[in-house]
Amino acid sequence: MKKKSITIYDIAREAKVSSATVSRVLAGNYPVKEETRKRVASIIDKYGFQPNAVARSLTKRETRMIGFVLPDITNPFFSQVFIEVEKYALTKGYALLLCNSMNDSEMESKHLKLLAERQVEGIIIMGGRINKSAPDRVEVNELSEIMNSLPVLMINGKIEGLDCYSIRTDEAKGIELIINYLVSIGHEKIALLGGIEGITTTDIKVEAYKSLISRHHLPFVPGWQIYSGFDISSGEQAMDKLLRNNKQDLPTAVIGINDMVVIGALRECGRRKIDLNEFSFVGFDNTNLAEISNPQLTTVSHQYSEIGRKAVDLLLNSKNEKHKNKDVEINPKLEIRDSCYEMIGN
Amino acid sequence: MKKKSITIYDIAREAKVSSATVSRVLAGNYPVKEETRKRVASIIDKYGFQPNAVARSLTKRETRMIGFVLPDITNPFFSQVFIEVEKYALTKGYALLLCNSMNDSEMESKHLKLLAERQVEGIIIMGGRINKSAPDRVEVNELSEIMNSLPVLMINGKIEGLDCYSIRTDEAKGIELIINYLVSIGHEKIALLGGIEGITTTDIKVEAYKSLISRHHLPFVPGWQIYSGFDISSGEQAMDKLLRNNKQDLPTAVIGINDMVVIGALRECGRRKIDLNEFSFVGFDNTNLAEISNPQLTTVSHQYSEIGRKAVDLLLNSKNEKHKNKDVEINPKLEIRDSCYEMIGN
DNA sequence: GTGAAAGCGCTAACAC
DNA sequence: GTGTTAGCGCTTTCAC
Repeated sequence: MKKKSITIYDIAREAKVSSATVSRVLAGNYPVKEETRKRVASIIDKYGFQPNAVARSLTKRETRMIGFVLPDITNPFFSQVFIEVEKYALTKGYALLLCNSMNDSEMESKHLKLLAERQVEGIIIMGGRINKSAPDRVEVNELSEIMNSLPVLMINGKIEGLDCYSIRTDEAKGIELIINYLVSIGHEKIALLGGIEGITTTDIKVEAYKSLISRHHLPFVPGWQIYSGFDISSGEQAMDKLLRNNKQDLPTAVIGINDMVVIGALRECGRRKIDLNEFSFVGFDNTNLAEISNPQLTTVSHQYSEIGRKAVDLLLNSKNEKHKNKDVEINPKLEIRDSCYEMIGN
Repeated sequence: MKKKSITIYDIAREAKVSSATVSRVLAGNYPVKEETRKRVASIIDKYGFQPNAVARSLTKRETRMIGFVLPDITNPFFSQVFIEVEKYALTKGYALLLCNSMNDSEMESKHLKLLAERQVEGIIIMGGRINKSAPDRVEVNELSEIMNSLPVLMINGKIEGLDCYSIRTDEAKGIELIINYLVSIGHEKIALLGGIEGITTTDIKVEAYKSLISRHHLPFVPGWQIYSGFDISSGEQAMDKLLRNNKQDLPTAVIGINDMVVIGALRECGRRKIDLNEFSFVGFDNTNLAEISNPQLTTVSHQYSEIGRKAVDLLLNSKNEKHKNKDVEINPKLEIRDSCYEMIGN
C-alpha cells in the first residue's frame, strides 16, 4: 500500500500536458485533440496506470458503492436477491458492500453507521428491524437519521411512517395463489406452518391465510396454523406438533412459511415413516432449495431479477424523481413442481 | 448526496478549536485536554456528525475495504466461506466488497480491475482462473499485475509460479479420510462422480482417489470415475452413466466431487426407484445442503471459520510479515451423517 | 495541548 | 483544446 503509487501528475509530466488533460482523457467525454489523447493514452497504458477511485470519489462526491445489509448471506433467499442486485448494479458501475447482521440488532446498527461513513450512495436493507410488526423506536430512529443523508431501500419490509423506499413481493397474493391452487386440485383442509408472530412476513401470510380460508368457506382449525420459526428444525417441530395435536383431524395440504420450513416438515414425515403422499406441500420463496428438495417443491416465487433491477433503479434515481412512488409491490408467481397431489373423489 | 454535509470544520468552528483538534478527538488516541475533548464531543454528538471515510482514506491511504471475487454467492460453499471472512474482517474494522464473476472470465477481470481502482487493501479470490490446472496466460498476468499494488489471496486455488497468498483445504487428505472411512466400514468398490478435468479441485481429488484406491489394493475400475460437473444435474448425469455402463459390476460406495453432485446422484436413484441403501454416498464441502439433504450427507468439511480468520490475517499482515509462509493448508474433517451404511458379511 | 498549513489524487470552473 | 487553480474532508507534521 505504502509504495508511492503513480498518479495523474506522473502521467501528465511524461506526456507534457497538464493533469487536467490527463483527467479528460481518462473521463473520455471531453474534447481533447486526438494527437494528445493518443500520447496520453499510450503513457497510461505503458504504466498500467489506474486512477485512484478514492480521490475521485472525494471530489465528485460519489462513491459508486451501495451498501447491502441482510441477516445472513448463506440463506438462499437473501443470496438470490443479493446476486440479482449485484448483477444489475454492476451494469450501472456500482459495487456492493455486503454486510451480514446475523440477526443481531447491534451489528445491524453498526453496519448501517459504517456504511454511512463510507459514503455509500444508498443502502438496501433486508430482514431485522424492517420486519417487525411493532417496530423498535430506537432502531427506527437510527434509520430515519441515516435517511437524512442517503436513500434507504427496504426489500420485503416496511415501517409505517418511515418515508423510505420499499420494494416487496405481495405476499398476501402469494398465499392466495397457493390456496387457490390447492383448492383447485381438491384440497379443503389446509395448514400453515412456521414463521414467528410479530415478524411482518409471517403476519401478512397468516392473515392472508385466514382470510382466504374463510373466503373459500373452508374449515378454519386453529391447530393447523402453527408458529415456529424459519429454518429446517422449525419445520420439523411444527410438523411434529401438527401430527401430534390433530390426530383425529389432519389437514391434507401443508403450506410452509418458506421453503426451508417445508423441507423440515418433509423430514419430520420421513422420520415418522409417513408416506409423503399423505400430504401436499407448498413452500414459499422459490429458493434453490425448492429444486434440491426431494420431492421438488411447489412454491411461490419472488421475481428476483425484477426486484434486483427495481431496487437499484429506485435507489439511484432517488435524487431526480423525488417522491415518485417510493413504494413498489411485485407480484409473486406460483411455481408448480412435485410436492402436491390432486385430491381424488374428495 | 448533494446536500452540503457537515465537516470537521463546522464542528471546529462551533467548538472554537481547530480542525486538527476535532480530528484528534475523533481518533481518540491523542492527548487532548479533557475539557476541550468533552466540548468537541458534545458538538459532534449534537449534530450526529459522522466523519467522511472517503476523505480519511485518501489521506491515510487505507480504505479498510477488502475485495472478494467469487463465481456465485448463491452457491453455499462460497457463501459459507464468505460469511466467515466477513465476520472476522468486521472485527478488524474491514468491510467487504463482494463481486460475483458468474464464472465469466471477463467479468472476473473487470471486477479485479475495479477493486484495484477502488483501492481495496487486498483481494480474496475463489474459483475461476485460480482453479485451472493449465492456467491462462493472460489471466495470470492480470493477477500478477494487480499483485504489484496490493496483496491477493486465493482460497482453494493455486497458480504455480504466482507468488501470492494462498489458503486451501488439503483436498487430497479429504479424499483419504473418505476412502479410509469407507474401507473401514467394509467397502471395496468405490466410485467418484462429478467434477471437470482440468479444474484443480477436481484433478486433486481424482488423483488422490486413484492413489488411495491403489494403496488399499482395491479394484480400480475406470468406469467408476466419471467427470460431469459440479451441480445437481451433473450428479444425476454421472449417476445415470454409472448405472448404465456398469450393470455387471457396480460399486457399493459413491463419492461426489461435492455435496451438490451427491444430491443429484441421490435424485437419480430416486428417479429409478433404486433403494438408497444400495449405495453409500459421501459428499464434499459440508455445505448446509448436506444437512438439508435426505438422507443427510456424510461429507468432508472445510474448517470454514479457520479459513476465514487465516485469510483475513494473512492479507492484513502482508505488509509486515513479508514472505512468511504465504501458503497455508488446512486439514479437512470427516462429518459422518446418514448416507453411508456398513457392509456386512462382505 | 493546540493550531497552521501542507498534502492525499482527483475534478471542475475558469481563463486563455 | 489546454492549463491554472481551487477545492473535496480529512490527517499529520511542525511550531508554538
